[in-house]
Amino acid sequence: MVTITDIAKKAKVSISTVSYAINGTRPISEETRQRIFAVMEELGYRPNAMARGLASKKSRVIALLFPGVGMGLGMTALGFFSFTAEAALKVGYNLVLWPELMSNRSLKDHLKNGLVDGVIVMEVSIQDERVDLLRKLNFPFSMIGRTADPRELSYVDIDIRQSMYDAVNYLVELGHRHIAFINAERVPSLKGHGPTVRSQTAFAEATWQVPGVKSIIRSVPVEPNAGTEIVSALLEEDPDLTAIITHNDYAAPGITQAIIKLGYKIPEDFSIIVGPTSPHMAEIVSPPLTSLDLPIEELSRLGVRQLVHKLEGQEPELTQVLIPCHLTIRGSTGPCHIRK
Amino acid sequence: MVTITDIAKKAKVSISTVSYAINGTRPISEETRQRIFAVMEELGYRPNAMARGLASKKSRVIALLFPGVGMGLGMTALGFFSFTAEAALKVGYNLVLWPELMSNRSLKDHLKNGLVDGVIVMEVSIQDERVDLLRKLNFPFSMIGRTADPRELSYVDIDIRQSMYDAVNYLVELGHRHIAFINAERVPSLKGHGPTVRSQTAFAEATWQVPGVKSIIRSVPVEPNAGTEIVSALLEEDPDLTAIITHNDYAAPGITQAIIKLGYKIPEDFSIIVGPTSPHMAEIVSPPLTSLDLPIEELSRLGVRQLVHKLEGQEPELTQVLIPCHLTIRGSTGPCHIRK
DNA sequence: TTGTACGCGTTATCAG
DNA sequence: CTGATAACGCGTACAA
Repeated sequence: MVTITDIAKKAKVSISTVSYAINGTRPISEETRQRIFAVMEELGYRPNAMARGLASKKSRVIALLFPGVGMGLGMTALGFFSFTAEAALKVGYNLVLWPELMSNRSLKDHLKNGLVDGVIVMEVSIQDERVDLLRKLNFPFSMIGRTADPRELSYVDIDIRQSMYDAVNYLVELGHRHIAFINAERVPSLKGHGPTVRSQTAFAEATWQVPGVKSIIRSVPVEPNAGTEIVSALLEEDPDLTAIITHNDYAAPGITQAIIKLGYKIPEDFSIIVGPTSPHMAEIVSPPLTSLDLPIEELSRLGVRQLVHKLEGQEPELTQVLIPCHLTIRGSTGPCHIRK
Repeated sequence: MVTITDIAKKAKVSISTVSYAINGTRPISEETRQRIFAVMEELGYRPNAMARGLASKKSRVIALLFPGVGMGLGMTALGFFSFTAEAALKVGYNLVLWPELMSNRSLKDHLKNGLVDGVIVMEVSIQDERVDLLRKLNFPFSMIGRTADPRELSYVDIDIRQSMYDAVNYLVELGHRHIAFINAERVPSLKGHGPTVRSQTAFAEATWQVPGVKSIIRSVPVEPNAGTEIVSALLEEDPDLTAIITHNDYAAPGITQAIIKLGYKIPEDFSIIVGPTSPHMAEIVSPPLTSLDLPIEELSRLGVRQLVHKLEGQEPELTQVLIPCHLTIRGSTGPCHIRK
């Protein structure tokens, strides 16, 4: 292994000069700078991350905290992982993955061992233990999502309220007056999951605003088959139903199929919107579903940016960002035709 | 921050004794051991990862190397990320994500800075630059997948040959004799992608083995719509086609839909198998698709195990594991009925 | 069974 | 503009 000492010797300068040259922490004469970098290049020198971390008390590693898989995360999570890692690397940080299998105790241990400088919390719940712990420890973190009352916390999240309003409004403009919302029935560990709770509230508010709109709200498990039965049930309750918004990606194809099997045509007799979600699912279904698209890349990038700012920024700043989802019109929505 | 020195003082022993107690590297009297651990518990002490890494030259961090998103990785990648991270944590390692955005130069830098002890390579290509680099640097790594000639390399991979044989054989037993294979048309950066190349070869071999079987092989882009046109094209070429195996997850739903739209019934007139893939996609389609399921969790676990063994094991061992995919029968396959 | 002391490769302070 | 050198927190010979 080639160390900073090797560079110093070969460049005929002191260790500290090399260090300062690398970090640009203090002025170096152009001449010696050149010489130093030439030697570094020649010997293929790379500053040792551990030594740096120990001396500077900064590891330049951040962690992504997310619920274990198999609880209906789906494609969205994939995007978050990948984009967050890329965004982090671009600003000089490595991203480690911390699935929630970690007990609270284990999380605490990992937080205190100094491997990571800060964490990004994904899939934040209305009441979130992880957030409570991070605050208690005064550990740097940012959230993709937000808790119930994030007054003094920074976060980036989707503007679910605006998004739901957009979706409902779009349907209303198409003439729909009987609209159902099918939510995801979360496993216990995701109880209080922000988007799940807020999307429902937002839907309710959005429909209340419009006079003459009748709305129904239901939840079904995050499973492919979950959609099939709910449709008949909904139609029994309100035979005049003409539109469905579902926040349950996995159930969406089943819902679509169920509607078709009952003899309805999409979008002539029935309109469907899925979201917020990643477009993957929506594009695959037939017909392709109109969807509220999660701005995954942007959320990831901002989440990283916020955390890094907290780690490096001079003055702490409170940034609370809400990004609306884009409503992508596909083949599953159309003007409302009253059925006889 | 509470350091090992604090523990030593409060427990009235030397630093080294504490260190040895923690690592179990040498016998400690039960009495002092108890005392030390009590103090550690009391002060909430956690050994500093950076200091440990520097002193021991082992970071207990491993990296997962994968192609950037948006190149048709899909749900499978999500599983790999999550399961690999979990498996790593269980054996005391942190997993960092290294998307391929890293240039070869950048990868080299990251390898040499000592942050990670070893890497797991995902989505291995027949000729893989990353593998070449790792070998050249003599850097510890394991592969999920394998190169063309991995003679002296350890790996875990799916037994695609067996899997394809299973799928073809199953169709043949159902009476099918005209079978098409629709592969994924990879983006340049995934040229030579192991599973893509091997699945096709395996399909060809499997069909050649059976007398009287006519096979067609095609590739379409990894897109939802890619499936729609290929079906008519295939039927034009061979009107007696009754079965399709596709290794293109994203195209599978479209293929299914196209067949149905042409007036065929599934599985009465047509059988479809998708895979190797994660079951998610297969379950969502209507009808649910019979699929070859990737043993994602097992591959992840074994990948981690192999790497960790290489990092900690006494004698190096060459383990080459091939795991067959499970053929899950769903509603998209059935006995062949000759169409008139 | 325990203690001493050196080294790991950097950063950063204090002097020039 | 540049050099010494003391930390950083822990692992591990070497001694006792």
